[in-house]
Parts: sequence; structure tokens; C-alpha cells
Amino acid sequence: MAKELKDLTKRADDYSQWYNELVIKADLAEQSPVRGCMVIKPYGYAIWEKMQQTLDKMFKETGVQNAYFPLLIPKSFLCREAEHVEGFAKECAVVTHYRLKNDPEGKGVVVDPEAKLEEELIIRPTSETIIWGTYKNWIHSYRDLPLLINQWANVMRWEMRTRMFLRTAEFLWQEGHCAHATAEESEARTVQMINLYAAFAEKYMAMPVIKGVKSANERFAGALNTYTIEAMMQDGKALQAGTSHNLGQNFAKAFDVTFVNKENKPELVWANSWGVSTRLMGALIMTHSDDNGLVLPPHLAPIQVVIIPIYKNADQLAEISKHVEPIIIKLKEMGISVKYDDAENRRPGFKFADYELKGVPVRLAIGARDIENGTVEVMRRDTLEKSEEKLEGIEARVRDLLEEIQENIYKKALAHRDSLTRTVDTYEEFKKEIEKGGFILAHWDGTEETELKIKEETKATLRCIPLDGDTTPGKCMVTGKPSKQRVIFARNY
RNA sequence: CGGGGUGUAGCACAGUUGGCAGCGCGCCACGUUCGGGACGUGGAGGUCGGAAGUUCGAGUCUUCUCACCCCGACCA
Repeated sequence: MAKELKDLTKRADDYSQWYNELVIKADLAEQSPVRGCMVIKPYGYAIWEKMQQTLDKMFKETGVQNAYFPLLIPKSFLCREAEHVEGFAKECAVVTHYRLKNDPEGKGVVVDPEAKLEEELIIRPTSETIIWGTYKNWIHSYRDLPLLINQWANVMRWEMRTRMFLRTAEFLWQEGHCAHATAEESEARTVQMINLYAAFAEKYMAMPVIKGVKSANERFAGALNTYTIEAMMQDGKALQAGTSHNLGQNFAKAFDVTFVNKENKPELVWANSWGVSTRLMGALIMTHSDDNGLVLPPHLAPIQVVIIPIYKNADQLAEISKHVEPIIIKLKEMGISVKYDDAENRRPGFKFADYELKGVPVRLAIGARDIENGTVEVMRRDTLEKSEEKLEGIEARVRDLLEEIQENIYKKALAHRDSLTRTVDTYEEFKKEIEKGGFILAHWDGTEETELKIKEETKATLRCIPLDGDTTPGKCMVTGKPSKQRVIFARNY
């Protein structure tokens, strides 16, 4: 019950408990029988589908096409790019056999020892290797470039500790893999995609993000450069919400992907990859939710408006339905998704609480009293404010209100993030401030050594070197060495 | 892999010095209700995580084991 959610957000220690309960109670997902995996329930999946559809459309507008590559990757593929192996090898699930047989002792089935694979197969932790292994056959001439492919897929990383949506052993994502003829084009694509992610986060998820570059230490295994969008959760912890990697020619070299240029000379192609995952669901939940449950941005809510009739008997319901029907039709014509919940087995109060828990942005309640007065009760989820409105023309009001909510929750999240963002100049100050959570802007000398020292001593990681940040130089807060600009530190998920 | 915790009905839990297996929520049936999580009556639902031991008798005591959760290390 939602009531039990109350107060949990107020104590930082209980934030993850609050989060877990919310995920389960809002009917988004549940733990699976397999360790670290998650069952995404229909309501949770509907939100993910909205995200997918929106992103997919945005990708296609940039010329990207969808394709699908195999789940299983030959072990030898994974070993081709040295840094890539280093980064991923340790956390992979491995397929070693291809057959089961009846247990000779009669207890179910056992792995057939005769059916050992000659070469083990890895369940993809990411698909660079299998994709570049395939691109080798697809790319011959400069005319084949750029090759812009995205795939929607599941991947598996055998994480030691998991958390629903934020870090599960198996997760859903999209991974884009582009091949370009020049370094400049590839870099431009890498930046274009991180900008696309930032636009998606802000416009659809109503989640402000900071675009930046990862330090060498936090960079994707096998990349020259990693761009990131970093978001701030309500408990003051940062979350990496999306990444775009400039892979240079590393994978082209490893998989021998060359093309013949206009001068009829062979060249290695330039690669980039970019992805966002179901982690965005976690980000969405942790950015906006309150003690009454989820708060979904109207642009992503599977149900944007719920209409709840309040009635004592079948005649009253019929009368209300008669008035509601044309409203539903008009709302749908406007492209607004609306649910009319006239279920008789649950009382209005229950429905109110339940749709609040599920984050439905706007609720209309209509009873006999309203029919008489020509009014309707409108409640907005973001502020929980109720107002009595004229029934006539309510559709336009709802449409405007949805946009208002979208904008308001973005502003609220932005204000919250800003209130948790501070600038510090000394390491002493930094150590004190980091305890309070949030983003800390500080000068850093650019060395991995300093970065690791800070991580070890304060548990804060270098989130990114912001792209749009203040570029005034200064002195590193730890070593006093020169720094080109302030970078962002935070504790993170 | 370290540190802490929990395993009893679908969920959340209680169960005293060892003595008939329990409460709440949910579920099913009927009735009354219906403008902020309704109520009454009746009903279904259990290998007390597993194994071994102590005992006349174990949810409870002992040993082993397994699973899960939280905090670290690792990561999107």
C-alpha cells in the first residue's frame, strides 16, 4: 500500500528501500527467480515502450537504421580488442554446452558432458565485437559509408550487486554502432548522439542532465573518448544516464574493417557507439517520484489522463458515462491517452490513490454533483492540487495542463539539482560538502592519480568534464597544479 | 569476496521457559456501501528455506547447508 511509502524519502538511508518498494508497488517490475534479473511488468514496460518509440524516431531522423545481431558472441571475438577484453571479460556469462540429457539417476536433467562446445560462447555484455566482425563484410568502399546502425537488444553483465532498473544482470537497451570515413565525421556523430540523448532526457523525461566528457579512468573499454549525460537523483547521488563513445580506429584495427577511398587506397574506418538502457527507467523514477508514488512526465506516461466516475448505482454510472464519452473521444483525437476507470470492484478513493501511485499526470473525477453543475474535478499529479473546472471545453484545459506539468516537473528537478550543485576550491571543503551529496564543481589537475586519490578518500567519482561549463582556469584542489576548467564530482549509483 | 541481517499462507509479519500453525493485507462467495485507500458474515489457502542431530515431543535448541536483502569492492 502506498501509505507505507510515506516518510521513507526523508531519510537518506531508506532511499533505496523506498525506491525498491515503489518499483514493486507501482507495478513496474519485480525480482525474478534468477539472481540479479528482473521481470518488467506491463505497466513498467509500457513506459519503456514510450521511451523506445520516442528515441527510435529521433534516431531515424538522423539517418540511423535498425538491425539485429546475435545474442551469443564467440569467445575469440571478445579477445580481439585488448582494452575491451580488459573491461568486460570478468563479468560475462559463458555458454559451454549445447545439450542437456536425462539424469541417469532419474533426477530431472543434467548437462550432457559429451555436448561441450569447442569454442565457448559469451552472452553479449555489449555488441561491438560481433558487430565489427560483421561490418568487415559489409564495408568495402567509401560508398558504403557512413554505416549507421542501431539495435534494440538485451545484454547481460554478471554484476556482483544489482538494483532494479539501475543495475540488473540482464537489461534492455539500444546500442548504436556507426562507421565513418573520417575521424571528424565520427567525432561529430559521437557528439550528435550525446546531444540527442540530452534532448530526450530534458524534453521527454523532464530530467535535466549535464553533458560532458569522461576522464580516461571512467572511459568505455576500448574508446578514445566517452561522452556522457549525468543526472542528479533526489537523494543527491549522480546517475550516468547515457553514453556515446568515440572508438577511433581501435575496433576497425581489431576486426580489420577497411574501405577503399576515392583515391583507390585502403583505409581503416572510424567508429563510434552509443547507448541508453532501462536504467533510464530508474532515472525517471528517482528524479520525480514523491511519497505518494511515481510522478510521470506527461510526454512518457502510458496513461496521461484517468477519468474516474463517482456513482452509487448503475443508473448514475450510465448517466456519467454518457457525459464522459464525448470527452474521451475528443481527448483521443488530440492524441492524449486516456483511461476511463469505471470498474465496480474498487471504490473511488482506492482508485485515486492507485493512479497517484502509478504517476498518472492528470485525473478527472466526475460524479452526480458535477453532472448537475456541469463541472469536473481536475487533479494534477505533480502538485496534487485539485480544482473544479467547467466540463465544457475541458479537453483543451487538459491538453494545456499536461504541458504545464511537463514543464513544471522539469523546472522542479532543475531547481533541485541546482540546489545540490556547489562550487568548492579546497580539498577540505570538498570532503565536507561531498557528504551532503550533489554535484561538486572543483578544479582537478587532469591526472588519474589525483582522481583515484579523491575516489579512495571520499567515495566521490569524477562524473565528467562538462561541455558547457565555465572554462575559467584554476588550481587543482588537491595538488595545486594548474587546471583548465572545473570538473564535476559526485557520489553515484 | 568481506561486514551485517532475514527466511513461517500470494504479500507483510507474530509465534513466550520446547507442548493443537497464528494475526493483518490480499484472494473467493453473498449482502450493505461508493466525492480520498469501505464494512459485515462465511470460505479457501502451510513440506515453518533444506538436511542431520538432541527430545516422549522441535517453527522454537545444536550442527551443517542453501537462498535472499542491506552496506562495501565491481559497474550502465
